Amino acid sequence: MKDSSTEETILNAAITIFQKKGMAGARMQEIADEANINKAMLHYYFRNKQQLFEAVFMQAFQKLAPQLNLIFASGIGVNEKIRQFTASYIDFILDNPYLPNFIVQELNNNPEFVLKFMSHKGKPDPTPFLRQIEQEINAGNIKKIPPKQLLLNLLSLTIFPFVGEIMIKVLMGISDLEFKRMMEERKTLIAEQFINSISM
Amino acid sequence: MKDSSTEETILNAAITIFQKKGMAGARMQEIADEANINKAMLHYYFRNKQQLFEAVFMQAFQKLAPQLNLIFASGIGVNEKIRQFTASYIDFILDNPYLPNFIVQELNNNPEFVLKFMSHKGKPDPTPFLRQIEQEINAGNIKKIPPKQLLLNLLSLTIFPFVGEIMIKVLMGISDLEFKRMMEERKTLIAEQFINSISM
DNA sequence: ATATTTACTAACCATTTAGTTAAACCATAT
DNA sequence: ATATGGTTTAACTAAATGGTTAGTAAATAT
Repeated sequence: MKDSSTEETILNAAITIFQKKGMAGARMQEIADEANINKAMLHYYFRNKQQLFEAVFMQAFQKLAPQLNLIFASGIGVNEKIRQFTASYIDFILDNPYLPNFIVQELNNNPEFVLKFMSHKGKPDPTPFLRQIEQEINAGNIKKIPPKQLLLNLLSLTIFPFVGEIMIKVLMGISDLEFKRMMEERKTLIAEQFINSISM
Repeated sequence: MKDSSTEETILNAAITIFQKKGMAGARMQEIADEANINKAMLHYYFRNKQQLFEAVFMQAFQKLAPQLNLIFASGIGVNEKIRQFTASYIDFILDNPYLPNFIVQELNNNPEFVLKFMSHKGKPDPTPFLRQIEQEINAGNIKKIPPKQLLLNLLSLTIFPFVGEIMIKVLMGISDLEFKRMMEERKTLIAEQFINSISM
């Protein structure tokens, strides 16, 4: 409680509450309670709710961006890249289970803010990856699929299970533990199947 | 204003606002304004915000459920089923673009309510489909993949693009129109690729 | 005709909530 | 010890918001 700075304590509490309730659903008092501090401290360190939220969102986004660049950056072969990306992304989300949901949710509720925010901060650029796919297609190494569709498939297979976690658990009638087991299984399963589906 | 019943007018307004803002972000006054009625009418027809929300959520869910049963119900071959499901699901969402987001979001913010709700109303049951997959695997018609993973892949490829629409558009730098074109393209593309990836 | 129910409105109430203020606390420098 | 300045608290305010109420007009039943 005193080992970390108050500002950090607040930020962590805000992350917890914002991720669970979203910007609109989160209460400043609840964040203060979570941080075991007085509500006025929130305003002392982060002028208002919006700024506190932006700090949380920025941190979340900046944590996620490098993860995406892992697949966008070039230099390594497509197959190996897919293997690395899926495994490391799933690992990353298992450690930060709130991130995809939080970002998708606020992206939908607050597109204007997020877009402005995105143009300030650098957003990951998929063009190198798309170009790489195109080259592999032309070289006859992988099947002829629109590169953007291929990327979308890859993102879908990796990200959706976490965004829809609750829906999936309810629908399939599986426990928390079973879900985690499936995600572990996916770390290798997705890549192999995906590679297999695009190989000639 | 009088062509449709007031209750229906309210419900439609509530759908519009709740889908855009979510339960927490929606204001009763805003819903009343959208419906061009007095705020008290909302309470007259639907006792309180929670009940109005539940009516909206139930309607949304009951619209989506039959769509899922399209793939869960048995009787037709796996490949044809996949083709039918992906195409009709994408068509369905293009007509109801708010649905997946709304459901996923509220599922995350309100799990207790949704779970209670789900057990009351019948949720789609995937077991027939899972069993069908198992049989096809045993018969040597499709590759050996855990059936639940296969189902999860299928749902991911169809649903995620809509849940993450804004993120995808921003990330890939594509317009509304281009996004819609890609979704049209996906109606056949997903199925063929998916079938190809599981065929022996 | 009269009573009763239904649909509706304007004004109001109670509570919640973001944000403010003024005073206290506490470490460090003088 | 005392002043200084950053940090923290309790108490407060103003606005927003969900919900209520008293009353009205029109439709429906008696």
